[in-house]
Amino acid sequence: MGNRSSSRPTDAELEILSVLWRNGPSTVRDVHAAINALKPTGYTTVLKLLQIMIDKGLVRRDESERAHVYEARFGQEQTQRQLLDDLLERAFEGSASKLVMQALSSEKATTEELAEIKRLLKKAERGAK
Amino acid sequence: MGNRSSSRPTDAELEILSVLWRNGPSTVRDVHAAINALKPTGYTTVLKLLQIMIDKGLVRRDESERAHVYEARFGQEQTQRQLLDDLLERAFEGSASKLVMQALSSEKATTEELAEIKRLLKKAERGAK
DNA sequence: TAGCGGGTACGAAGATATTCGTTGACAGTA
DNA sequence: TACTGTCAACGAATATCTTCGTACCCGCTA
Repeated sequence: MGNRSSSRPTDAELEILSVLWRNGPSTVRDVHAAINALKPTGYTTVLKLLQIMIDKGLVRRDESERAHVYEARFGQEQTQRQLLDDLLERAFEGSASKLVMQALSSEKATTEELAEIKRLLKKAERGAK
Repeated sequence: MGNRSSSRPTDAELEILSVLWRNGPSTVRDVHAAINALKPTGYTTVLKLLQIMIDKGLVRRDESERAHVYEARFGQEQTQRQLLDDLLERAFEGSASKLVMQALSSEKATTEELAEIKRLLKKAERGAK
């Protein structure tokens, strides 16, 4: 029985997790269809990845049917937070404010998003006080 | 002459870049001392990494002295933004607000940081308007 | 029964990242 | 000159990630 280290998911693994989060529990066929639409990929490639992810504990599967059904083991938000904390540690010296600064100054933040963030910030302030 | 792809820096590379950002242009010996303090690492490991980073264009070096002096080619903020945009794309479906949300709700944001973020947010708002 | 469609498991090749030993160059000094 | 310390270059071993071919299994049907 496998039990590898619990580092962050790799790029390919994250793509698969995204599919599982978006579509819910899926067969290999389903996942492959979604992945393949973005980037031509062999069926067995996706299968192998999912098997490895079982080994790492990133996904669960239901084997009661012939076509196994895979499901993400950790929620999207939990994983996002893990990746964020990891990046924070590796590249931002643990400073969340520096990270947020960069995120805000990147072109990616729209005006609507800024408004949403403002709202969240007030909420966070009340919590942290 | 080397010229590899321009993907994001690897973990080991990022550690070295951090040292270069923190301490400025450094010899291999300097970088090794800093890295080794955190994690026992051979001198030639660091040297090899730096040579690879030259090849990838991540660092420059001055060879005029016997002990070459290495320097990060891109600034810390620029690299942080690149990593952030990359993570945004890979794990947050490009939504900066979701990312910031997670960053704020993580335990990593201290009260002081929240205040700083608030300040920045106002600044960003004025800019985005 | 033979063949087909659709499924899993497994091994292995190729790419990339990480680590370090060994070699050889050079400068200073005994 | 011979030895020592410091340095860069290189090759190679190892680990991990990614990709896929091949083998095999099971149920259906001609």
